[in-house]
Order: sequence, then C-alpha cells, then structure tokens
Amino acid sequence: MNESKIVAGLAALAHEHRLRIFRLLVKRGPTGMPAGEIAQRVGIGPTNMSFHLKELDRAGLLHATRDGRYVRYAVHVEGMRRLLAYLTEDCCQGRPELCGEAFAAAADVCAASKGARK
Amino acid sequence: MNESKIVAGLAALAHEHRLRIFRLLVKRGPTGMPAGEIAQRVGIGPTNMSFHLKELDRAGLLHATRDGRYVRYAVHVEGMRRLLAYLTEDCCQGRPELCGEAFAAAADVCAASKGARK
DNA sequence: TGCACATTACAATAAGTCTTGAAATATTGC
DNA sequence: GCAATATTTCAAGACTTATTGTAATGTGCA
Repeated sequence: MNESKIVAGLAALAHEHRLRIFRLLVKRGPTGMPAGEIAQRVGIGPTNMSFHLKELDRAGLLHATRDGRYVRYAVHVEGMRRLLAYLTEDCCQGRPELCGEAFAAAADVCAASKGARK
Repeated sequence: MNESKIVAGLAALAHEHRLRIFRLLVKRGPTGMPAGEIAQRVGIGPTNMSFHLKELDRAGLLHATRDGRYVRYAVHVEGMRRLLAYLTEDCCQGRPELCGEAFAAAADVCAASKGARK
C-alpha cells in the first residue's frame, strides 16, 4: 500500500465535518445515504458538503452511486481496512515481547468489533 | 473521547514525514528513539523534526522522555488505540447483519496483530 | 418540452500548515 | 566555567485547504 494514499486517507478524515460524515456512514453501513441527507445531519451547505464528499471519495474511503435524482454515499470498507492495517503494521519489529501488553488494547478494540459481528 | 482530539490525531498522522516517524516508532516499540536518530532515518533537518515531533506529541500519539542529552520519543499506545476505536465505533448501527462481512477484514487485521503478541 | 429538485463545478477570499535558518536552551565531559 | 552536542523556539515566506455564493449539470415528473 502506497504511503501517499494513506496520507490522503488520514488527511481526508482529519477534519471535523468529514469525520462526522465518515462516522455517520460507518454507522449507517452499506446502504449509504444521499448527499442531501448527510448535509442536513452534519449541518453544512450543499456546496461545502459536495467538496467534502469528493475529498473522502478521492481518498478511497467512500463511494458514490447514483440513485434516481439522488447520489448515495457509503463507506468503502476496503479503503478503511487498509488505513487501519497500515498504522499497526510490523509493531515492535514483529517481536511482541518488546512491547508486551502495549498493543493488547488495540487488538481488543478490534476483537470486540469482530465479536459484535456474529 | 472528544471529536476534536481525534481530528488532531488524524491530522498529526496525515503528513508524509510524521507518518514515517510514527510507523518507525510503532515498529521500534516502547524503547523509543532519540530525536536525532529519527531525523536521520526520516531524512529531515532537526528544526523540522522538532516541529513534527511536537505535533505528534500534542496529538497524544507520542511521548517524550529526556535521556541524558538526548530526548527519546516513543509511541503512546493508548492514544493510538483511541484513534482506531473511534473510527470503527458503532459500525452499521450495532446491527452487524446490515454490513455482513464488511468489517470482517478490519477485525482480522487486528486479530492478526493480537495473535502476533503471544 | 419545461419546471423542480439534487448535486457538482468554478472562482474568490480567508485561514491554516510546512519549511528554513538563526538564535536560544539543556546536558555532558573536560 | 567552557566547549561540544542535542534539541527547541522564533520569525518569515511559500504553499495548501476550507468556505461561500453563483452558475452549471443531471434527473424525474407533468
């Protein structure tokens, strides 16, 4: 995975409105939500919303599909996964005895989300 | 966890040099590394390095400890964990049947890192 | 076709971030 | 105390990003 793509993904999320958009769509799941409804919930104008959605799309974190006169946006899960993976990759030189319990908490977060799936 | 702290954390990582610094220190583990050595490996000057380390520190992703005439920087694991947790929180309205296998991959990444610990 | 609604593109201004060098601070060993 | 090394602070300039209004595009329906 390309470093600059990861930077783009992080930069896309590093904004109050875009983070809210992203989390809203993470919660919503693959159904997604039309741009206008997102704008209403996040509380910003349509021009500004379009700008931010484009940023998230370009970063590979959302994808857009036209649905009649609406455009629905939904989370792009694979893009999200890559981001999380990149940040934790090769922790402690691959020798976990060096970090001990350091990453246990991080692992547990994800284990919990996995548990919630079934 | 405060939204603006998460934004600060993501913004801190959303930069080529800072992402390299962070990953370098994730790989290194809790031992950390002196600022000068980080600068050398990442290939930027000391002034600029100090600027970026301060950003990561302020965002709660690193912590600094003085070690003689050096200052060692190491990953702040709890800050990192909060960031990852926030992004995946409440996926699919807590009803995983909505996203199906969507987040399995993300969970597996972390499960793998957990597996690597023992 | 023509009107209404949803979204995007463009342009301008405002605001924030990155990089650099020179100077300041902290620590060690003589 | 003084010189050497490590790191940080400060200030200036270049660069990038966010916001806003207005205009354009795309779609559905009468």
